Amino acid sequence: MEAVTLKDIAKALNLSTSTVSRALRDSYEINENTKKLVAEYAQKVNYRPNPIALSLKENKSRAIGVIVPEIANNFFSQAINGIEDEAYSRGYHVVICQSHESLEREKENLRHLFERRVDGILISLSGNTTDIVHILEYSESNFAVVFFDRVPDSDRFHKVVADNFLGAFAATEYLIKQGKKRIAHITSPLTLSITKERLEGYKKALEKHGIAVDNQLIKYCGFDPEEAKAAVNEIIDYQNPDAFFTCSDRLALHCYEAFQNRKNELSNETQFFGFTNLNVSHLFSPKLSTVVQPAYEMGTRAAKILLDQLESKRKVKDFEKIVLETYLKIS
Amino acid sequence: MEAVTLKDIAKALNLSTSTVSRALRDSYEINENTKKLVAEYAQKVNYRPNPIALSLKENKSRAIGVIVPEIANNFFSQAINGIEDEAYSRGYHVVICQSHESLEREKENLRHLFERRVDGILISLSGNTTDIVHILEYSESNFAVVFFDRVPDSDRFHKVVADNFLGAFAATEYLIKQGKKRIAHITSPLTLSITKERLEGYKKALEKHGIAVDNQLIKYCGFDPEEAKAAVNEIIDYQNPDAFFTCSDRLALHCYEAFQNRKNELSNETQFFGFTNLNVSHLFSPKLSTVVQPAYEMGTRAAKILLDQLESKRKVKDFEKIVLETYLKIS
DNA sequence: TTAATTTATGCAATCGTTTTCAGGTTAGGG
DNA sequence: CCCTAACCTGAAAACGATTGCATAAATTAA
Repeated sequence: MEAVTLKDIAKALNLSTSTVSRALRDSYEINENTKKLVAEYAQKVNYRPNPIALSLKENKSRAIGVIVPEIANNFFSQAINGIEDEAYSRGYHVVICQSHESLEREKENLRHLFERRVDGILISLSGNTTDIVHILEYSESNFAVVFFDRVPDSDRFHKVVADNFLGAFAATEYLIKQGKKRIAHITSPLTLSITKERLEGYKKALEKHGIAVDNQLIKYCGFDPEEAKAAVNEIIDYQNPDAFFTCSDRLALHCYEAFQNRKNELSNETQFFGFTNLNVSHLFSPKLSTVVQPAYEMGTRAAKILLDQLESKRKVKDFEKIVLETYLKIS
Repeated sequence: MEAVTLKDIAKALNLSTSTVSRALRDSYEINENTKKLVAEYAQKVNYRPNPIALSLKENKSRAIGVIVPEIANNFFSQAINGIEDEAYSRGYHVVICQSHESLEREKENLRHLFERRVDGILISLSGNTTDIVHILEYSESNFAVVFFDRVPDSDRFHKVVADNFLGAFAATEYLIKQGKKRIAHITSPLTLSITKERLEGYKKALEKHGIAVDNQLIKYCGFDPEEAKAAVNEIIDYQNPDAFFTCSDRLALHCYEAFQNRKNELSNETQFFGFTNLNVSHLFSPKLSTVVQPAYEMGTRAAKILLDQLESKRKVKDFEKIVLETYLKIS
């Protein structure tokens, strides 16, 4: 099972490496008999071109990088499944990095991937990333970047996102139609694109149904579990809401800890809605309905755009923004 | 931000590439002044050696492969975190593949990683893998393999596992001490190492406390959700147990679907135990206690063994089996 | 003075592949 | 019999880095 090289084949067949190389790539310059001979022998010894040598020659690695805040999160792991399926089917490697919601880690990941010469990256920004100068810096080389889910304002990049506005709007409207009037909204820091869009959906639904937006019912939480618990406690103390709408996998979980602590103060009628891809939300108590994002598809679409760009020769000038629909999963 | 090569530096400084190379590696042959000059210039232009060129030269990629059944599973994603931390800190890349519990996919992943010239792999076997000839084949090259969690019988490999026997024993004993007498055990196919060990722990605990093992209360389920549901239904029909002990993240979830369907036939006293790293088990209804494996540590330990082996020159002859302790998380 | 040694540097091969350029053979047309 | 075209094939350079060997200059020893 030692690796066979072109040179080995050439020696065995008494040809030059160039002839063997051409024969295998089915060049018109090579005699049919020679081609057949080479092809058969290569097959027999199970020849595989050395991808590292190819990378060196072509100055491409046929690997792409992915930077996400966390793997241990259903949304991101599903998105990664999509990315991998698309990439592998096109002969690319995928290198996954986690920023753990830290800008510093995000920068390190970026540097690491760049030095490793990945051909491009897919990234969903960390919760502490407020600008993207560290990314612009790299994208000036011929290093393709596609954003998904958590995207920057800049219109100099391709982006793939869920329809956060409509998802939040639909969830809020559902709660209103269930007769809820005091709907709390617990969400991520406003630096994230998804936060703003979901907040907008929440507000618009309230407005549409003539319910005043109460800023006391809206809380922005960072990534410390205690923040989420404090937010829940403050809201319950302020005015016991009849519904909670939490805006990420993570927040839903942290808030649930708090709900359990103050269980007896919550009415049985209180409803819970999340913006998550948790595949176990229907097993929770109290029940958790969710806005589900097409995570897998988001992954395949983002990967497809990146790979298409890598494989096209000309520089892209107009950048796409793809918006995918969400759906409600009522528990 | 274009990549600088040794040649660029050599040209700029009017030296040969060999001198530059040696200067950067602080060779004793090079004049101190020259070294300083080169080091400063390299720093200035932010020179980074091309890892692909190095790989080609050294016939190593400084990348390792990981094959797991699923990423979207808390146990595996935590293990991957451990693997990545260890690998990145030592300058290695990690390429993650999923077998999706299919032997075919596992073989494909293996071939893919091998062709991509990863230096070694970490693998947790798919649920449909009954022998490891496909792995032996590769390990004959100088291609290091370390197993974790789901390991084969062979003693020709390094392995890192949880103490499945003791974990299952402790969980079963806990249930018995809670007064449970009819404890159902729903588990994976017997082909998996973890299945046998956990089953053994379950049986030994029953024996110790003088409870007869009832084979009707033991079910082996493949990876189709319907199998798990059928198993639950059969057990309830046969004899309503006072406790269920399910043996994986996946099975716990599938079984819960069935529990919810037959909720009113189950007593409030029925207890549920899983062998899982679900980080949300305490939010479930009915409550789910779990045997938790040190997934992160399993990842770091396995990666450490693999990398140590890769970096040591001599062939390893005696293979380690590391067994890590589990703990109970009671909900 | 000459030979030997040290010091500092460069040349060239190597890893595996592709590709440009050039060379050689054969056949056919004049 | 010569010229050209068509058809095959091989040598060599290139990608970026490392390293054994050669070489030049400078220093020391005899």
